[in-house]
Amino acid sequence: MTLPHPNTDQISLPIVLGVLGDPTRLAIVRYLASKQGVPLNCSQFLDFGSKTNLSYHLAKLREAGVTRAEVVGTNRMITLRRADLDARFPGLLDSVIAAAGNDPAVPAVGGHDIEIHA
Amino acid sequence: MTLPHPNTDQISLPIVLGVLGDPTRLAIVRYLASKQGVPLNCSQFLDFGSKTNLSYHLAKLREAGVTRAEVVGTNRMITLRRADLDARFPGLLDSVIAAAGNDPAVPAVGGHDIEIHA
DNA sequence: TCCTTAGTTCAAAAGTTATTGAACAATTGG
DNA sequence: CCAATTGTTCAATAACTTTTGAACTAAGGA
Repeated sequence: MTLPHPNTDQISLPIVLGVLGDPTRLAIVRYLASKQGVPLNCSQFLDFGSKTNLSYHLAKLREAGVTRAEVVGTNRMITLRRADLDARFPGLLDSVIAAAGNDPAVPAVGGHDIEIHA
Repeated sequence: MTLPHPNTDQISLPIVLGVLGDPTRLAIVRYLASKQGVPLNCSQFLDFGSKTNLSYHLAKLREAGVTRAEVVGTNRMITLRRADLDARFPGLLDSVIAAAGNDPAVPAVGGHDIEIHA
């Protein structure tokens, strides 16, 4: 079971920007970035919305090429596609993440320590 | 007659990203950037849409704080708020503009030389 | 004053996005 | 096998966005 992801060269700027133009998704990206590449499962984003709603937003991020989701047991382990985004749009992700830290419109949440159920 | 613009500190990241997440508006920003700060009036964007439609998109850009519109006679002279955006979100605009140049999803158009009717 | 040019506003239509709860599938552990 | 956990899918709804043409305002020039 693998989920569909765009190739690096299929990642589109307007789509990425549109997807990041939502406070919930920006908060998810900010949170992923704060975890330095450690994969997170969906439940760790529950502060940002309901389970159904997160499923929707995480799918948008994945389909845009912003995140990668790997299936591990019943979990989807989610990471930022940092290297791919940097290759495609150099500097963009870094400046967005830095900007998100400066903007009260982007929700921030402290880290949870949740056990993964693999 | 002056038009409403947000102050620099009122510019919101999700709103800016959302507004830039549209191919027409991204093309407008790209075109403004290519003109190196020279103010353009609305008619110079007619390749990107109809007059009414441009009025809509240019208002979105202005309200988000991405552009500034100054009334000169019957014209609205439009510039990118480069310095303000750089102060608020360092590096963001530059990486977006650079990325737009690399992405076929963002329409590009060669320059017109239109007389301004002031 | 009258005409032209520049751009806005309005209302309608069409399309898209976000959010919800209920039902579902898949995996793991007992 | 059974129950719990993780996450998706579906349908409904509400809200927002984009696009259009017609009507409009405001300024400038003849």
